Amino acid sequence: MSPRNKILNEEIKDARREQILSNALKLFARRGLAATKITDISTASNISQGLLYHYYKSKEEIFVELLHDAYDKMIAAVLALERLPLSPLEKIRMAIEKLLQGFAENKETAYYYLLINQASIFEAIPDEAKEIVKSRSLLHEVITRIIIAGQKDGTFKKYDAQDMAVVFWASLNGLAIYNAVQGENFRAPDANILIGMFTEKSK
Amino acid sequence: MSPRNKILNEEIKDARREQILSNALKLFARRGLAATKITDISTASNISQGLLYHYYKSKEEIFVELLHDAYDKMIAAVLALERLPLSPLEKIRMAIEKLLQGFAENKETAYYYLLINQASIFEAIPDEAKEIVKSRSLLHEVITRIIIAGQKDGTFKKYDAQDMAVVFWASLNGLAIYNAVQGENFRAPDANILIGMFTEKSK
DNA sequence: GTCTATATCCAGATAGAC
DNA sequence: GTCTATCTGGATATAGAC
Repeated sequence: MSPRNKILNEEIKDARREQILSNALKLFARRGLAATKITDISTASNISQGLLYHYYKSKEEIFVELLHDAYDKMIAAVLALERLPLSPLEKIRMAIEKLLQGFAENKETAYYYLLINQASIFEAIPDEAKEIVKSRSLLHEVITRIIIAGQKDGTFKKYDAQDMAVVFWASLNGLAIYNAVQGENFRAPDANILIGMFTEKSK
Repeated sequence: MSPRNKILNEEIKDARREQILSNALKLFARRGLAATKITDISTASNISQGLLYHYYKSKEEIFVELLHDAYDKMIAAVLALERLPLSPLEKIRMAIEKLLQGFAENKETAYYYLLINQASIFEAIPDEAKEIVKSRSLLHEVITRIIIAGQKDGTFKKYDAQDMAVVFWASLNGLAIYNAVQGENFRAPDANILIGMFTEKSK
């Protein structure tokens, strides 16, 4: 094969994988790993199911790759947030607003949340997925640090910072699910409601 | 068959159904409907899988019955709460505390939440289940009423009451999931954190 | 009412042709 | 790289014996 064609093939391959991943993400999110058939993914991607095995050796492998992506993106986003030259309160506000906005604008963010939820809740997922889920604690840690900073500078309430981080993530998680359920009807609630958990005065 | 034996058989039958339901609830919650095999349920219930078909004609039927139970209990609880001779703030506080406490003490409450979540999120569930989920709006309505009352008496913040109800349910839902994931390690966060969303002063 | 054995079906995975 | 055809396994559901 000519080098020219080789490069072309690589591009096709990458494009296909992208295509498969994107379709699988939506299917996994809305049907669950177990209920999503390999033919569902291939059909949605307009390829035969035989071909799918050329790119991934099982649907579990696809699931794990997507889960990796999900965590990579979330952790990167949260770490970037932490480094911004903003006050703790502004960081929290930005996290909430960006996320709610993301839910409303593109479904992908919410789908990733649903994926992570499945991986967290369900026992019947690949061991590798279970491992990834454990890195969840990193997300908690970053938010906890921001909260502690906000308590130090006097803007945040003085409840246990770990507890506050737990409630923070649980709430956003719950909203991601609510968004997924509502679909097109989703309207992001006022971010100030959530911020009220952190600060004494809401304005 | 003697009337005596007939009654006895009825009791056995009821006991069996209870047994099956209780085991299925846990399995559905932790594995999902699709990933739960009919033999998982029969094995957990110490009966042959053939016998299970004597009581239910499919696992979907079991799922739907459990979902019915879940909503019946939640709606009953919320309506009872609304009727209590308490201030809106006290009602909200009680709802949060009772629920967090329930999560920590018996798993059943949290399992029901997980079941409802599945039914809400996943497309691949029985039509009958989809119907039941629509009654979810009733839960929102009751809480919205309580919130409006709290705004009228001046104790609650004046954000859109619907939004506040959405965030309220989403947060509790997120905490239910968090509880399920944590299992034995779950420690209920301070209820005042959540209450801070509603009131200006936290004490 | 309860079990074991069996039939049916469908999803996952492979093989081989183009 | 892509498809169609096929094999295999496992889960659902039924039948029949006790």
